[in-house]
Amino acid sequence: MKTNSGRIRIKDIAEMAGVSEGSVDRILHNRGKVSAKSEAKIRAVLEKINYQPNRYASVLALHKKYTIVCFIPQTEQNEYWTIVKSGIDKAMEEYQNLNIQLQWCFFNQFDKEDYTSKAKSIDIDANDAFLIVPTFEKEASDLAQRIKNAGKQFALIDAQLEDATPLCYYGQHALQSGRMVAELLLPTLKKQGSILLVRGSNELQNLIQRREAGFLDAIRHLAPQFDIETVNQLKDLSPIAEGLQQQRYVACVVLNSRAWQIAKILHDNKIQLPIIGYDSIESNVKALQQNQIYAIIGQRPASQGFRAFKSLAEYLLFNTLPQTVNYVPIDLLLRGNIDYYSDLYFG
Amino acid sequence: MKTNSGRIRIKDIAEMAGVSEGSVDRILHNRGKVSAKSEAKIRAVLEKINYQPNRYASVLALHKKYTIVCFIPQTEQNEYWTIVKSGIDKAMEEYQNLNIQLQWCFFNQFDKEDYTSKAKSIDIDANDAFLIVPTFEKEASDLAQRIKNAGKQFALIDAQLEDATPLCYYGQHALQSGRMVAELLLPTLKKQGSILLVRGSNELQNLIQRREAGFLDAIRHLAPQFDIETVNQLKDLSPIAEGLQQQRYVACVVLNSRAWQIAKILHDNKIQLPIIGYDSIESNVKALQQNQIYAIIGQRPASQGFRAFKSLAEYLLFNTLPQTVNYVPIDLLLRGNIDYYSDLYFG
DNA sequence: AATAAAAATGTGTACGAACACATATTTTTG
DNA sequence: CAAAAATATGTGTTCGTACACATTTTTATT
Repeated sequence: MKTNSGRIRIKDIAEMAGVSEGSVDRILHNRGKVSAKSEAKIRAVLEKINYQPNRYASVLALHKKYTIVCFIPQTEQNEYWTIVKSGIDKAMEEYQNLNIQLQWCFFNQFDKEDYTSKAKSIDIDANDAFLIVPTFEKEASDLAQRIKNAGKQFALIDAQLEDATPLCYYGQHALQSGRMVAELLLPTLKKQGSILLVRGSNELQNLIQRREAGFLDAIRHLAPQFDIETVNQLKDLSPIAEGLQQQRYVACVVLNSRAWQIAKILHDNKIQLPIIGYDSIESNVKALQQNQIYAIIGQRPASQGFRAFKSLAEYLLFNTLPQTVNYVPIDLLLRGNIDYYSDLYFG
Repeated sequence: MKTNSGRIRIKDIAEMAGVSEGSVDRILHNRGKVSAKSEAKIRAVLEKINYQPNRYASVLALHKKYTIVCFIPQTEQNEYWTIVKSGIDKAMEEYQNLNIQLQWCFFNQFDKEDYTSKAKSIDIDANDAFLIVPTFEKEASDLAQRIKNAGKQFALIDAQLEDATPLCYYGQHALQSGRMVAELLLPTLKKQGSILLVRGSNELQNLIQRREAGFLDAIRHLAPQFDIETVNQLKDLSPIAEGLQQQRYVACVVLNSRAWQIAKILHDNKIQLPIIGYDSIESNVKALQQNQIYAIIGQRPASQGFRAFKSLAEYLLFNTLPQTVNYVPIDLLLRGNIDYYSDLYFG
């Protein structure tokens, strides 16, 4: 009877319940038009057998097409968001055969106006689900609200969003990653001095703020004797000339993904300073390999994109609900393990 | 014509080449019985269209059943191999619907005789592919040879095997991981002394040897001033009593997954010593959280099992060839990132 | 050249789920 | 209580691939 290695099919359920396949199908999909009596019989069977539909057959028979819009920062080659994008592309590959379509919408991550207008241009009704990077909080909330009002779902990556109710979120625990930076840095510091903290320009972003909060918190608790000197930008040495002259810096922490730039400036001026930065983008990796950066914190960008997209696709196709909050690991990259690191581990 | 969002089906290829679906199918599967003329026409079409079969339809129509034997160490709850096993189980889930079956074969990792006899008991002909942990080199080679002689494929995880030609290998670069331990340890050492190196009992294993070689190599180059004292076993303090009395130890490195045991012994005797060990098994994680271990090197055991199994399944179902050598990342786990670590990131 | 044998080619069915549509049963209504 | 309407139920087709089998064409043999 059961042809497929003992797996139970709709046909089998129908037989067990003494009804037709159609009725079982209607119950499974809540499509109504089943008498209370039949429903009871079917549900009784379902309760004891734990039916797992054959997803292959399911996908094949499903004619409906879904479009997922991915709203992420536009990106140059080898930058952070390129990696996120590659993760989404990779996930898309798995669904290329059927039913899922991908629609990109890119915004300028340094331009709030652009974010707003691009967000507005997204046609909620014409699409089915949304993968969103909430770079600008207020504007992202508006978008989230519009999606919810249309009764549709969205996934968040990179940063969370207050009061929003996404289908799922994938990102790093930014506060803890900041603490981690401190934990990693402290054992390497042999003498007293100041730690130079670079926020990067134009960073009002939540994520960066939380990293900073975590770092400051950890230093305050673990090694309050260190001073922290914060700069927002570091295109040349002028903002830190005085500190350099006094030789008071013992380390440098860069909270965005452009540690390689800081490393270059310092290196070009023959200043030795352990630097810790974020994100294993190519330039950072190179700087790490060349010993211009001491450590990188990784946050699995490809994995974030991959998993968020996949969650949306699975939701659309099979109504599967993912875990809501998903923190990615805080990866620690030093010279010794950078060559074998990859966050493209999708099996 | 092309119903499925523009994707090209066998039917379309047949039409383009002016032959029947059956002939296209025979070419795609190298099943012969196609004239040279037809073959040429079909291949011409295939060359320019990059045909990607619909895997869902493919799997659904495939009636052949395959069995994959997984030959791994037997394991207690929460030990290392339990995690590997969970990765394999996870991969199996994806194929549960169709065609792939999983057959376990467990061996005692501390008993070569057992490995030999269990390996012999595997019926090569009755199964289709094999996932193998080559704990004992010579014996594993024999098994690999038997499999190859039968014209079948196997995947290796954990350690590589000289002269064997597996379909794929997943594991850590053990030598480099040993170097990594040194790189991680050195900045934390404030004073001179000896480093205690624990091999663990009964470890003739290749993997452990390579870790040790990497570690020694790195120390020799980076900090030759440190002495290394090696012990094979450490059930109590007696083997290191003298060193302790002289307070010459500055750190402890444990090359197997039982760092938590060493940590416990030292902690129970109120000896403070930074310990670095391998593998994020529960006991080690706990010891790390309780500050009894300084760092853990992770090697993504679940990912190894998952990916190796999946590679075999994909090979059997679709003839897909995976990359042959796959090094997993060398994960660095400290107190600050252990809570967010997971190697079960399968999307 | 006729026939047998071999090779090539085309067709039909199955896989399991989804869903449209035809048929059967119950309920409502005059 | 019959006819109409509403609801319930069952059946058949579809998705794209795999593969068995029937049919046609080519090649070999006498």
